[in-house]
Amino acid sequence: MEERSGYRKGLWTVEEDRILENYVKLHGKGKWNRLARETGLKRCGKSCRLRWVNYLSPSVKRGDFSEEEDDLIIRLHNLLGNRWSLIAGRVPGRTDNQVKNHWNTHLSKKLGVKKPKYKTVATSSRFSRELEPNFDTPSCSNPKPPPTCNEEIIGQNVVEDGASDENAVSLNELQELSMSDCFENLAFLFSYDDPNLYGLNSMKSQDS
DNA sequence: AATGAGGTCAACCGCCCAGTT
DNA sequence: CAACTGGGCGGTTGACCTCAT
Repeated sequence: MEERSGYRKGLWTVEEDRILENYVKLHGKGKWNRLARETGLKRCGKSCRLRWVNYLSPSVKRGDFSEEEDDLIIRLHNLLGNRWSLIAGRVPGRTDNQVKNHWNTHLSKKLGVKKPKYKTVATSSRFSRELEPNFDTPSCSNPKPPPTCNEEIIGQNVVEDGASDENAVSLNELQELSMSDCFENLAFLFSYDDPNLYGLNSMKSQDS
């Protein structure tokens, strides 16, 4: 289980978890490569970060996804496409990896989503970083609309030439979307204070 | 009881970007 | 300015589990 690089791979042991946890308690998150060096943990920094973020962090919620979470993820996925970190950011206690796995194993089947023939708009992580600051304040103190919203309409899936996918929008449709459409789609994302699971219920009523 | 198929999910990989030197 | 480093992202893999036969 040890690579030529000297790093271990595969599942984490209880002892490794303990070392990682202790280090984070003492020094805080970040500096993952330093963590690996200083603790003698035979894991690369990335692996340490992933383990913490997806498993050890106390903010991570374990267990089955609730109906509300499913519903929220489905709606967010409609708007954002496969931007799992953004979606996860709106689902309290869930990580991008959890959301991604849950989508791929449960929700995509539930919805009958085929393996996509589409590509997402603005798949780069750059987009996430541009958008993120506008999303992550629960009090919505910074409701500045994202840049280039039309172009990147929330990452909705775009049908490639000739492909058909009922969950996707065509490029033409995409180009016709106005800024106000964008904001409307995004509006619920700013309703973080909403006790009804971040605007989920209000969205439901809009739909019906 | 054995085993093969399918499902699940933790972890890895490759890429990208931002910050630092 | 280029090179390097650290961190984050989405896609993919593979070990493990469950269930049907």
